[in-house]
Amino acid sequence: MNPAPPTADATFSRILEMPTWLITRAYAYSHRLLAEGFGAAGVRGYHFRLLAALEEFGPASQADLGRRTSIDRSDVVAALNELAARGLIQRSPDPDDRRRNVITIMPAGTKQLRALAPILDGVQDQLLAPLSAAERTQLVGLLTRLLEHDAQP
Amino acid sequence: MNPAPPTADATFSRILEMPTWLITRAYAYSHRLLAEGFGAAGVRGYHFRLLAALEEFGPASQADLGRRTSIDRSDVVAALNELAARGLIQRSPDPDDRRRNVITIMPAGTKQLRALAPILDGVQDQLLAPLSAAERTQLVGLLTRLLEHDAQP
DNA sequence: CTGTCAACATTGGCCGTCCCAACGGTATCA
DNA sequence: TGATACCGTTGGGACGGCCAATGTTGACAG
Repeated sequence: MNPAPPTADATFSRILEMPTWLITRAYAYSHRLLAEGFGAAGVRGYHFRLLAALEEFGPASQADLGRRTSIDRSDVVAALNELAARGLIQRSPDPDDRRRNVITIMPAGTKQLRALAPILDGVQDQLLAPLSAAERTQLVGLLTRLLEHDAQP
Repeated sequence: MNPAPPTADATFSRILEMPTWLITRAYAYSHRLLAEGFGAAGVRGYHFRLLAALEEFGPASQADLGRRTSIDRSDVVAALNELAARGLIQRSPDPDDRRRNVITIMPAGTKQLRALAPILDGVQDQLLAPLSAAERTQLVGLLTRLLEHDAQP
């Protein structure tokens, strides 16, 4: 006859199994590891993303870079300023379209990237330590499919 | 005899398959969905985490809440202030240990939580939309194991 | 009993990621 | 030619995460 007792009558909050919770925690973990690795090099995520995109796809406009790296245009500006100040990239007006800048990675940028690569690999390894090779592939596959579904402007 | 050509000679940067990259993107996606759901209720992640922890484990000290929700003690203070101002929780000194406060969820807090639950479920569904039920379980399992390995203070 | 050490709540501050609105300049195309 | 879309840039804000320092209180060893 008594109403539900005040203690733990709800089974609804299985937060520990909520994917959004797990992803949030995994990101925090991953970000902590990355910050540690990047920090030593005086670099942060945006810098690496931009350099890596330049390395992978060649010179590009800032808008293109932003799309490829999922960085907002305005943040691309700031990050590129910092990279340019260190001589890691070069900004030059696009002769074919005077709205655009052409961003080119400089030798120092490539060098920075190569210095970062092993650090990054180490972070991946540490993050995925508990998983077998097959499971790592699984995880990558599942996350990739999640993101394909993300309809971003 | 020529050195490596300047164009795309590097296969090292498979950023698109880097788990840290995928997790970063997945978090951004998830965070966007959550912000949308929470925003309508004038709540953010910290609020929900704290309320859910209170609902699930009963009254607790602020330090305990922080540990359970992975929120820094100092941020717990601020978030609880906001929750208390809305009458969703109650703060009272612990008679058994005068260093501690005992935080109790109020009926309005439980109500808020119940209002949030379906929204949260919807977010999980949207996020996991591309995955089958089995794959969702897989993903949850893999991420859970990753996090067990995270040695946090 | 006393001194040391640990835990607690709180304040104040910082950084990194993400997102938005608005601006002037430029290209595109009807 | 005029409307529309894109570009780089500026400025601002929200949010999550983290750290250092302070004063109070508890626990525990000597």
